Amino acid sequence: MTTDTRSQILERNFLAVRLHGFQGVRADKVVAEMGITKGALYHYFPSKLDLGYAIVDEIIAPAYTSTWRILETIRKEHLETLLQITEGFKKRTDSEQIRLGCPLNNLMQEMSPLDEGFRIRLENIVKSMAHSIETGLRNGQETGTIQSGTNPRQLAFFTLSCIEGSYGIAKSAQSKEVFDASINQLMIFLKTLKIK
Amino acid sequence: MTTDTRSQILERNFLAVRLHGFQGVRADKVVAEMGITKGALYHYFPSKLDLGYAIVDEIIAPAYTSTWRILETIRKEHLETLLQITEGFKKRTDSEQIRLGCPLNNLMQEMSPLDEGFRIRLENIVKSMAHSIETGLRNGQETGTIQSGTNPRQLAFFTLSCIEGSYGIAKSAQSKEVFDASINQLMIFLKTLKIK
DNA sequence: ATTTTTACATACCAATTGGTATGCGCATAT
DNA sequence: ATATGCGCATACCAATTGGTATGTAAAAAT
Repeated sequence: MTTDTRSQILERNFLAVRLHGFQGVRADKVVAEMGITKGALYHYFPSKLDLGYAIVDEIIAPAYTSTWRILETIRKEHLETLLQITEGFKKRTDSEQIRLGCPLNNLMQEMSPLDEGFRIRLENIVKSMAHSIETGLRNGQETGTIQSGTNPRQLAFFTLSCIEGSYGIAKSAQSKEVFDASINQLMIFLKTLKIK
Repeated sequence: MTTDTRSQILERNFLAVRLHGFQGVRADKVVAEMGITKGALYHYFPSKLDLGYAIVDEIIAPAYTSTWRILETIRKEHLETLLQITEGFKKRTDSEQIRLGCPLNNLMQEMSPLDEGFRIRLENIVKSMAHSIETGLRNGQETGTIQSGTNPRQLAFFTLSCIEGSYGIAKSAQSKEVFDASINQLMIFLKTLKIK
């Protein structure tokens, strides 16, 4: 089926980007391992850059924004939900993922200064996540369950910085323990924001 | 002078790595802009990889480890010093550096999974910084000025995660404001560790 | 039934890559 | 004074890069 080949190309190259970075990916070799050739690759994607954009738009962005979006819709337990999402990172991150790092973080570091198309896309993902967290925190403040003295926007960026930074530090150390330690400390901090 | 050429090659390529990532650097083009040729480059460095290692060993590592080392030697005001160092990141980071990101973070994300020589070197830098922070925090606890309920090692990795993560998030957003917000929040948190 | 389009395969290519082999003037050692 | 080594320049190279031009069998449209 047509969709199948295209989405397989996307998936395989997404994996390759995690392994080698975008610049390090040899897209024709990746598809060769699927048993197809460059012809198919350039049939679906005009260029390597467009392939990269598609990976961000169709794989990375949906996965990341959906993780946090629930914070915008709930009417109570905003902080508890934020903590659950944060804890979720520990559960769903195994040592292999620590080794490869966070796909979003990887691409931001590598591609943001190199290509504006990448940068805008990645920035929008971060903005979307930050907006969800900020909204959740603000709603929590308004329902009187989160301390009002803190700045929701600042806290949102701080939370994301901690999580992405934890991936980064743990990646160099190749240590899930380091990752968990850092996430735990973040959770300890977030709990101090709770009222009652 | 001989030392001059070599260290100029290092400096220029360090800049190029910040701009393009290690894989994106064309070392011969970089030295061409200095007015010299590949001959000089490969006279001083056996390969591009060795050039990369030298950049880490001779430029990045000393700069980073020296920033935190003072925490291991002081006898009082450990938390205040930690806060000063943290605040120092805001002062010495301008918007251009935000755009390019933290050199250590950049290289960790790009090269850690690709090359073990890079990974070990970068890991050792992080270890060294974490050790300095951990020692400072522990000594602060022992002198009774930092809360004893917290885990110094965990806090050390957390602090580094926040700082590196702040660079990463701010880099994608190309926003010094985002960087400052995240660092400010870290400082607010660190201040809660103070006794009296 | 014929045309058109889709979904790839094959073959080719210019440019670039990291790297080498060699040359050569100058300083230093002997 | 001559030999040796240092500090580079020049010229060359195989391999790889992202990409294109062309072909073609099967499906879809007319």
